[in-house]
Formats: sequence, structure tokens, C-alpha cells
Amino acid sequence: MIRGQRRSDAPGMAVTRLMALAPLDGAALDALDQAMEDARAVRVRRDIITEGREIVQAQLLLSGWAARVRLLPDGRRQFLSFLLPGDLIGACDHPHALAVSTVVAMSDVLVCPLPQAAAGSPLHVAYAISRAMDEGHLLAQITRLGRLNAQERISDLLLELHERLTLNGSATGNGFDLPLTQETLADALGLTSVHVNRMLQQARREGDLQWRVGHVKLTDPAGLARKIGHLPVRVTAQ
Amino acid sequence: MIRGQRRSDAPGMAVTRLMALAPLDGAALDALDQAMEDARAVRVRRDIITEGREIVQAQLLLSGWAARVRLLPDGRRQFLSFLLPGDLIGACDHPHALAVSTVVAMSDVLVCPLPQAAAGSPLHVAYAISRAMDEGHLLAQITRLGRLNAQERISDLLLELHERLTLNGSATGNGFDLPLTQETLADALGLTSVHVNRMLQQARREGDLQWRVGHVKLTDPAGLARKIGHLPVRVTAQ
DNA sequence: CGACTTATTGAAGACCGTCAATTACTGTGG
DNA sequence: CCACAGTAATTGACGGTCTTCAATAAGTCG
Repeated sequence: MIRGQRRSDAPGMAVTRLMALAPLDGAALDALDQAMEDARAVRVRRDIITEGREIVQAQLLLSGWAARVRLLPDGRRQFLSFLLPGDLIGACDHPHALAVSTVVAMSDVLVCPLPQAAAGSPLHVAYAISRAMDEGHLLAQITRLGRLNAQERISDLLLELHERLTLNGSATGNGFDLPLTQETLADALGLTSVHVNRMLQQARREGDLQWRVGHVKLTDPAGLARKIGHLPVRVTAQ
Repeated sequence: MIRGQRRSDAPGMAVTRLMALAPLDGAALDALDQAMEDARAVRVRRDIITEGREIVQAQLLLSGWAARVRLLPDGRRQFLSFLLPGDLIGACDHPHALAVSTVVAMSDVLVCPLPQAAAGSPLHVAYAISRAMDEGHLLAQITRLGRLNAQERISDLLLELHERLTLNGSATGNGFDLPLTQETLADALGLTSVHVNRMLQQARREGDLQWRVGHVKLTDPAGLARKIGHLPVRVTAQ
């Protein structure tokens, strides 16, 4: 049991997400409950896993935001993807796996060991689907960076985050908490914070979104998605 | 057995790569031999799998180049990654999996069904490592597009391709065949073909590489890698 | 309150895109 | 063997998006 932090209902979002991916049976829920007993708190800005180090234990993000990130020798930084409650961390199934990217906490987070799942079990299916969605998010990120302009990149990322947070029950209608600075957004979108700031102002002026520090509200997600040709990630038929 | 095309030694590169990832036993090699009996030829520019369609059978690329690609509604195109002999196509392990990207043949290619691998078998390990490397390549692509300039993007991608082709035995020292047009390169690097052309000329002038249609020779791969801070993808300890 | 981070604004310029034309190629058929 | 079409590579002029470099305002926390 973690100290100084009650096992609140927040981690429920992680289970909500996994349930949305594949219907979990009692055994799976028990395994998750069990794993949560060994939850571990990681402070904002601390590494959860480190690039190039051996992965000793796959983990499940229970609450808070994390991000996969790469640092270049000269100090440039690139966020590869964001991880939300219910996302897997370091889940690969070969021996002596090295982390291919650092995972850093973007807020104070709670993680727990990822319960083992027998081949074919509901939990196993949920993991596979989760990994496939992760891959989908990476592909979306590549397309964003390669072929969208600044305005489109911002909208596209916010739409993705909104969809994902809706899936795990963290969004409130069209609004959601976004614990990211404009500089962080810039390092995710391949832009400078100055330009992100200008484009965000433009988006606000045009009525596409409302922005308070730590909170975003999209005026019309569906309309915005149509406007920029955004498609949600889908990895299974029904 | 495929018709009109002898089962040449070319597919051997695919086995070479898988062997390099994990030492395969006789059973694995037999399974691969068996699968190659059902090899299928796909013409350049044809889809091997199509985004959004259900994946009926994972495949192994035996010879030729393929690429994962996304097309935007307005005609913009983004290549997500390139696939070389020995790479897996559509290998995901959840039911009713949908392809998250189209895979298109960049040259005439040979593919075969991916042999089943029992959990824990050498083949299974090779697949897992291959998938992890694929992910590494996607992360590298994100970093390229997000934080490298045009010159660095070109060098970084060529270095990656050189490393991968060396792994499966397709490179000849510092040179390798590159069946890509400058426009294709542009759509992979988030640039225009005009700018790729100019940057390639600059790289040639500065002595970094030689470029003939369909063939590249890097003057000093290790030096170039140091110069732009390129790191090869590594996913296992030793 | 004071130190720190984050957001905002302005001016200047670099990098890369767009448009359009020209020059190689490559393969095909007469 | 050459004419031809189609694709790919190359070049030039110009413009826009985004960056860089400051500086200032606003917010946060002990």
C-alpha cells in the first residue's frame, strides 16, 4: 500500500479504459486490484523508465499524465506521445528488453506493476489492443509532424487527447484538464513555444477553443475534426 | 510455389535478418521454408495491406522494399516507415485487428504468410524483437520530423536505412540500393521534393555522400552519425 | 514579498514551400 | 536507331511559416 496517498478512486480511470478495450472478467479485475496494492507514486518531472535501461517490470499508469520523450545531445527535446491513465508502460515481451524511450511523469502520477495475463485471457486481449492503439498514436504523431501545419497540429493533438480522455472517463463533455505548458506542447508538436502561443491565441479568437492554464474546452470537437480531417484511432472491428 | 519467378536466394535476406535478431533453431527455419512456398509477388505501387481493413494474415517481407503510408483527404502523403526484407507486416495479436496503416510496395516485392510461432520459441522471440525495433523506428521518425532540420533528416534516415540493410546483408560496405525517388523521400521526411533535391546536392558538395539514381554511398557513416548525433536503434541487452 | 516558472508581445530573419520552367532520364514503339 | 512520352531531377525567383532573440507581463509557491 502506498503511503501518504489514499488509494482513491482516481485509478478507476485506468480500469475504465481497459474495460473499454476488452470486457474484463472477474479474474482480470482481481488481478488489477491486486496489482494496485503495489502502486507507486512518481513525482512530476521524474523518470518512470529510462531509455536504454533494461525494463525490469511492465507497468500500468493509474493516474496522472506521463510522456515518452527523447532528448538530443544538443538539448533539443521531442515528446513522442502522451500516456494517460490506463496506458501501459514498457510492455514488451522479449527477454532483456531495453526501453526504447524514456517515460517521464508530466504530473504526479501513480503506477503499478502490470499484472501477468495468460495467453488468450481478456486481460491479454486488452493489452494487445492497448499496444495497437499506442502504435496508432505514434503513427498519428508522425503524420502530424510531417504533413500538418502548426494550427492543424495543435487541433489534431487536442482532439486525440480529448478522445482518449473521454474513453477513460476523464473528460467533462468537451472540456478536459491538460497538465501541459505551452513549451511542452511545442516540444510535442515540433514547434517553438512562441509559435504555439500565437497559434493558440488565433484558435481562441476564431472560437475553436477556450484555454485556461491547465484546462481546455473544445467548442465543437466533431466540427473541428471535420475541418482538419482528423480521424480517431481505431484498431478493432467493433 | 510462385509462378514466373524462381524462388531465388533474394529472400535469404529475410532469414538473415531474423537470425540476427534471435538465433533460430531448425524448426523455425523449416517453418520459414514452408511459408516461403506460399510466397506472393506484389507489384510496385500496389497495396500489401490497406488501412482500416481487417488483417487476415500477418506477413513477412521476403524481398524488395515496402512502406507504411498515410494519405490525407486533401492529397498530402506521409510515409511512416520503410519496410525491408525480414520485416513483419501486419503482425498484431488481437482478434479482428484492423490495419492502422496502409502498406504499399515501393518496388516489386515478395511476401509470404508469417509462420505461427509458439510462445517462447526462438521465432516468437525474433518476432517480438522485430516489433520492438519497428517501434524504435517510429520513434526515430518522430524525432526526425519534430526536431531535425532538412539536412539532418536526410542524413539520419539514410543512416538508419544503411544500418538496417547491413543487418540483413543487403548493403555493400557503405553503399546500398535505394529504390526511392526524391519525391518519396520528401514525403517520408515532411519536406518537398524541391528542398530534398537542394539538400542532397549540398550533401554531395560537402562530400557526405554519393548519389546515383537508385543507389547511395555514404562517405563515412560513423562520422556522419557523430556529426548529427544519430544513434542506432537498440532493443535488447547484447 | 521575492524567486521562479509560464505566458505574451515585437521585430527581424532563416528555412523551407510554392510555382513554373527546363533538363535529364527510362522505357516503348515505329 | 531514333522519336516519343512519361517520369524524375534540377534550377530560379519569390513568399510564407515558423524561429530566434529579446523584453515584459502574469501567474505560482514557499
